Amino acid sequence: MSVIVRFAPSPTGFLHIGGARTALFNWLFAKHHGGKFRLRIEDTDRARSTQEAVAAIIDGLRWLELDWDGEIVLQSQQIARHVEAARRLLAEGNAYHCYCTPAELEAMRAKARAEGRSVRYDGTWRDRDPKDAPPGIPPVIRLKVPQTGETVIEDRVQGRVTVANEQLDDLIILRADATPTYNLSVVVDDHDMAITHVIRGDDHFNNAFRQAHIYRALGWDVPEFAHVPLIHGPDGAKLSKRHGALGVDAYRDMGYLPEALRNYLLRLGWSHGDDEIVSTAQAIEWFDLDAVGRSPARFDFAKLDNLNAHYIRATNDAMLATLVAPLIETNLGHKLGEPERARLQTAMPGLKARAKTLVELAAIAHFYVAPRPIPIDDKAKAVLGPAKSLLADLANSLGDLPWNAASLEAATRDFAEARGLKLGQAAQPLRAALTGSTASPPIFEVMAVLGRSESLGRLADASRP
RNA sequence: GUCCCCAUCGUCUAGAGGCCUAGGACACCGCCCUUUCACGGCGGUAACGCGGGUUCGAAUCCCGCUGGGGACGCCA
Repeated sequence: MSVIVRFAPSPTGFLHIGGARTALFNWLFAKHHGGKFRLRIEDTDRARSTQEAVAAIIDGLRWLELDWDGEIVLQSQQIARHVEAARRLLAEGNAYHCYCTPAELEAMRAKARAEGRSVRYDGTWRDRDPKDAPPGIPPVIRLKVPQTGETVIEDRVQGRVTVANEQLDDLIILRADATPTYNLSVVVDDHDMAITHVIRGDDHFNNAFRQAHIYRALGWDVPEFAHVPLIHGPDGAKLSKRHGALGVDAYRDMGYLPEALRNYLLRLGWSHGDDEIVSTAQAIEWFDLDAVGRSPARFDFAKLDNLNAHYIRATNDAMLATLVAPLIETNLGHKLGEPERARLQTAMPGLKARAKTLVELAAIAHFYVAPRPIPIDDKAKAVLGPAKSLLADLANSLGDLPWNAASLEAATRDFAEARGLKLGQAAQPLRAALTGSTASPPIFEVMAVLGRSESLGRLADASRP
């Protein structure tokens, strides 16, 4: 039997980080087993589903490079199938009409809660004669769930979990307006799509028991379940917008690379010995459900940063320049010319070890392509203040040199030595003048990248009294 | 409240009875490298929640407690 899995988000918001990990695990599982990874949009809640959210989810998956197989299934278009299943369940005696009103149900719940019992439907209409049906109330259809015995789920992540059937109630499968509910739709769609493994967030675990009964009532095989622990915020509470429950687009905007986010998400709840940096190819080779942990993990930006820095260093210079150029252009307020773009790429080797995100990379690369006179920060101004004449002299002695890092450094060392200065005492003013900062890539490398005329121009700007 | 799940350094985790005076990674702190800042290298601080069992032996198995999480919708 070949593996078919699916990612089934509801389009009520962006693709958040938890959903992204669920998608990643499904994708990896499919790739590992040579199976299919399908995408299904659970848009049956017409009031909350939006087209923008669908677009955001698709966008997020594309950015993460998690490609799906086949057409996207829109759950809303399968409703006829769901209703048909509900009718069949009703006809076969596995479901029944319930005429309780929402208000009555609410009272039922309140009472149960007050008495310390578990909150569930009491089966009022389960065996009641349909002739008792009150007039004018459109009924819902409820599934007849066994009231005794127990239900067992052999979960691929959580293990064997047993629940007493008396804890389960007769769930609604078709609403009073004749639309199907989530649990029914999921079962019918997963069956129709021949899904073999349902890999999803642990918040769905309770649904697995209900869904198992729907499968059985319909006479269908129950797929394998794998409920992945949720991701928590740094404080251990459920991930909220305040923490990291941002859309993946927000991570892109913060300057994270998709491969870094994938690697981070992969290690959140899954491990392969001591391996930390795991390429996608290795992940496909190694990933399986039995190595997924059972406890929730906290989201940690520091580790994501570290991974992102690693992947930035591993990305080639041309690609980095391409990724960073638009960010710099935004900061600058104008497009970069061809010489600036080329300079940016040439500068990359010295830049990429110094940034954790693309946003940081853009910030530290800014001086390379900023038009003269470049902005000078306060610390750099403090360095330049007393060094203007020194800089002018230094610029003079460098002017006719072959313009490469080695000769510039040698000449600057000679210059410093002749004046009884340490190299740093000459190099820091140079840095301040050329980069506008007190921290930068090696200054002679900077000069080489900048070129003779740009460098001398900046030195002239800075040494002007 | 009821049901279900979880529990190793601050965080992510390795660990599937002796290999554990508990390993790795991030973060943090030193030192080295060095013209600055990074990168890199070396070293350090830091954990088996508590209490009972089982066993010659428990981080690993069992029970209880505590703590955390999830679910209890005519939402998905």
